[in-house]
Amino acid sequence: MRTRSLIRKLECFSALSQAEKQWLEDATTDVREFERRQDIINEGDRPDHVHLLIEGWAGRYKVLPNGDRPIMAFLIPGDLCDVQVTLLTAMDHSIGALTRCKVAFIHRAAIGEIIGKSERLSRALWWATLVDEAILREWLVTVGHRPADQRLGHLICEMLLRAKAVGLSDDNSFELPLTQEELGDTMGMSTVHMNRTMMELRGQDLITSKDKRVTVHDLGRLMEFSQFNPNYLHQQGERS
Amino acid sequence: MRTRSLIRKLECFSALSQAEKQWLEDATTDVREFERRQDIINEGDRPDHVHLLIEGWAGRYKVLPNGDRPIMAFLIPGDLCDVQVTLLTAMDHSIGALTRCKVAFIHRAAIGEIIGKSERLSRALWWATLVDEAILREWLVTVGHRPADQRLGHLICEMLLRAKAVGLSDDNSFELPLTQEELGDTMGMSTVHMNRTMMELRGQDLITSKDKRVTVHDLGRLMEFSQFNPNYLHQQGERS
DNA sequence: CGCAAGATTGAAGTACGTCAATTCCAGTGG
DNA sequence: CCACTGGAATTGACGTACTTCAATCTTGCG
Repeated sequence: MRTRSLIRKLECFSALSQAEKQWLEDATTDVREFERRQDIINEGDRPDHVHLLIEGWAGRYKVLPNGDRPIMAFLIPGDLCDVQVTLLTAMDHSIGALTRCKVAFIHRAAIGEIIGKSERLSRALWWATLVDEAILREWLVTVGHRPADQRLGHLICEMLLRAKAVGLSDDNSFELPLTQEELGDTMGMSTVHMNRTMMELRGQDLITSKDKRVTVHDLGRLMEFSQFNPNYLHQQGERS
Repeated sequence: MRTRSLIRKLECFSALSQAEKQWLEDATTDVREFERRQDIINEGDRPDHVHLLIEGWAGRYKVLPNGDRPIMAFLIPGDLCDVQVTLLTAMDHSIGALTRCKVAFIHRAAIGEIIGKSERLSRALWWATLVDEAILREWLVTVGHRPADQRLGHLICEMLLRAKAVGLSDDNSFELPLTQEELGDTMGMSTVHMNRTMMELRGQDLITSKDKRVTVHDLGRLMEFSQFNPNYLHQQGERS
């Protein structure tokens, strides 16, 4: 079931019919694997299909003249990578695999077909892109206005909830398969400082992390510590 | 002509027919004024119309527990404020007038009608939201990974191009009707440092600013200085 | 003229970055 | 089974780009 995560996520918004689920599944024919650090799409590309992440983590990133590689978004199973290219001239950033990934390719035409067939699916897919945008706004706030410890705590809260939404969290723990360098590139801080911040959260007994798995001891406390308000994830279903 | 700016912007993407322009114009019946600092929409609201900015500047913002008011986006004439609420349960942020503003209200149903009538308009409107998202990504990069002087320079480059796209720029100058405090809230820096940074750009002879009007002496040089690459604004028309 | 908002300046503190080791650890080959 | 390796995590010392606080100056405006 290649679209299990996607469907699970979309159903946070609105229940889907059996037929609608099947249409999604049928659209994902071609599946490919990517190695860690391999690019899924590059800045400047104009792919004629959309990528659906099935397994693993990927990230949107740009490369700056000084060599920095800021990461602007994390993509986890169930996330569509590039609906935007359907309309934009070319990718303005790259998407790279942060772990070994399994990715389904959906042809542009197939997306168009689905949208034509189901108003509800169309709305659900658009909802997902709006949530991505809301996440981006929250990251902008975080990077610009919160101290390092809250930045990391906030990110952990968000990824725990997002992982939970697609069935990838084990109660209060989830896999965060990233290096501290990648986390630093994401939150706009140096690797060294990310390390010290991580150790501080552990020292405050807010989290445990071992073998790329993070356990949140008390989500309420971490949320409070990080000033995390989950409203921007819009996980409470469709507007009635 | 209430939709002049919007149409001008959309036509960066794709030419519109006379009928399509008229549909847009007809959809904007109700027009209201907002004072500087007045809120246009608040976090938690569920408006049943979309706001189109006709005159003035507005900003998306959140309020943090410590009183900070990070600004996450600037809205200028031609920008739609909240297409997202069409689908999301409630606003996850507020939109406030940064200057006295003129705002047209478009009922949700009218947007739906237009989208139904014209595939091209529907694509153009979606394109505009994708560009907004691309801007958000670039801001995230800027705030997280560029030093203060480049941050400000980058913002000025962007706003010059955006103003130009809707006919609000006079060659190499445009109106930037914001206080240094607001600019600081936007770029994640203190008012004092924003002031010093502004003076540095002036000292380097990159810009002049007087009476809220910024003049860019040599756009190429400022772009280079700020590592500004305009590709993310996607102003080169539709994918062929 | 007088006021208040905004811009500017100075001095002092700090959260962060940089550089350079060192330690840890999973994987690999012998 | 163990030594070897390279990537990642951790640590220490030091530098700096920024913040904060508190004036002061400027300017539009009633």
